[in-house]
Amino acid sequence: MNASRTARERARAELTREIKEEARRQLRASGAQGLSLRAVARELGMVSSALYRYFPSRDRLLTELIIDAYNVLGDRVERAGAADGDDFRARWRACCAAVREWAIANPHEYALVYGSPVPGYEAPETTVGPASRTPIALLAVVRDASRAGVLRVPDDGLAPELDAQAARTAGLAELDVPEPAVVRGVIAWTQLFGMIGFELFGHLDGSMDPADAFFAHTVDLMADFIGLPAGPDGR
Amino acid sequence: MNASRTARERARAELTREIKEEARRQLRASGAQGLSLRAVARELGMVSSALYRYFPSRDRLLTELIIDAYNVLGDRVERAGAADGDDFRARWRACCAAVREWAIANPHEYALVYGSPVPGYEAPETTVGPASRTPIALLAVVRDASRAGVLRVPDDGLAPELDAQAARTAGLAELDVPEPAVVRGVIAWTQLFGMIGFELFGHLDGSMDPADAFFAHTVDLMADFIGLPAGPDGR
DNA sequence: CTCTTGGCAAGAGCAGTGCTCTCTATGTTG
DNA sequence: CAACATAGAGAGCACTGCTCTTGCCAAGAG
Repeated sequence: MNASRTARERARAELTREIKEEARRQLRASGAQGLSLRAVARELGMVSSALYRYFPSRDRLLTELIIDAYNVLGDRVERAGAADGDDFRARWRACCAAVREWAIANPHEYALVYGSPVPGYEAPETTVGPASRTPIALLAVVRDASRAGVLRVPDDGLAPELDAQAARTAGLAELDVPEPAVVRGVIAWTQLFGMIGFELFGHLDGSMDPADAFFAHTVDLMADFIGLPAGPDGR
Repeated sequence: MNASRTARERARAELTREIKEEARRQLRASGAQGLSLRAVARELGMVSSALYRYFPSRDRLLTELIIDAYNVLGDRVERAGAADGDDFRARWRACCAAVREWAIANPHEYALVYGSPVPGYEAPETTVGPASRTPIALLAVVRDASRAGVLRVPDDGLAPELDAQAARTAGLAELDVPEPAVVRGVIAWTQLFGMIGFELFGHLDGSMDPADAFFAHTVDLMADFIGLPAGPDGR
């Protein structure tokens, strides 16, 4: 990448970045619903129609923010999962905690990517890569435990269709892991996001709220569920 | 209830009902975002300002729809859980299937109640009753299995804080069930909705999609997880 | 060093939104 | 019947996403 493009191109790149920054600010402040192109333009001292030189529609701007959110979360979870090389339970805990911490710190961005899809908005192909980074990072813990020979593989019988889907999923994540373990990993993945979504959207109010203890306990039970061994401290 | 109120009152009740019906129709067609007071009014042959005689704001209309959705789902799950008196696993399966079927049949209503909350919208107290019917119906299966003495109670150690929360939750649902079983029930609840939400919002595309086999398998594993006995057919 | 091209911002405008206010017609009640 | 409460209509406000036209100005071509 040569940074010495023409003045026009540099200005364009700069402004594109600034628009996204301001949009993210508004998103964080008031959610996807509250993201207004006119308000973004106003804040940047330009007129709304000028924004359309940079983003063809509000949905495309949102798509950019969605991709960024997926990537930020993916980054965090990947980094969390990379530490503690052979303590697989600690890695699992760290990944789950990374997801929750990001979600709590950025509830509107969480809602944007994992909440209800925006009206008539169809996620383009470009989001699936960034979106799969997090589940892949979670399943990587299972894979590494399996490779290390310490994964307690469940003997669940799978229907042929489900077995095929598990094999396909394993292929995506380059998992050399028995299908039943893959399925349990996916279940734990849905559990994790179900729990975090419920916490964030208030469905746990009155029962498991605040959810810290519940979360920690559940993460460990899910580690058992997918067959991860206890950590070196025996827990 | 005397049905012979004044003509005005009957007309008012009638119109209130029609407004909600039309609103629900638009909600189903195009989601909460696409619900427009003006469009509802137009469809009913009245002017938008007239709607404000019946609902003080769009949010209040949405609240009504939310409560209705919770109640419809609660109804279905309660009825599903009432059948098959002593086959607790079958009851569990029926409850879970009821949730999923309703969700798939009414994705926009599902998104309205379990997806991202609408911007700045704060769920009023009146929603919590209807909202808790579904989790209570799910936990009732656990309770009945426990009362019948067939619940395999887990020996999970709970942190004091979590134990207290579990006891409080049990109180809400009038559950005479050991705290660890309550916690596992709540976990299964979050798993169920996490899985259904992921299926509905497309996060399972490319892995466990179509999700029928995955769903059935997961529901059974979760039944194991909460300690329900196998059904009379041994599975 | 001109001249043409093309990217760019601005402004006006369209069709729509939630919501408020005023005014008039009509049903209800003392 | 008269007094009152209520329902609907209409105009209007401040906003939205988006389109189209106009004019400016930098960049490359001859």
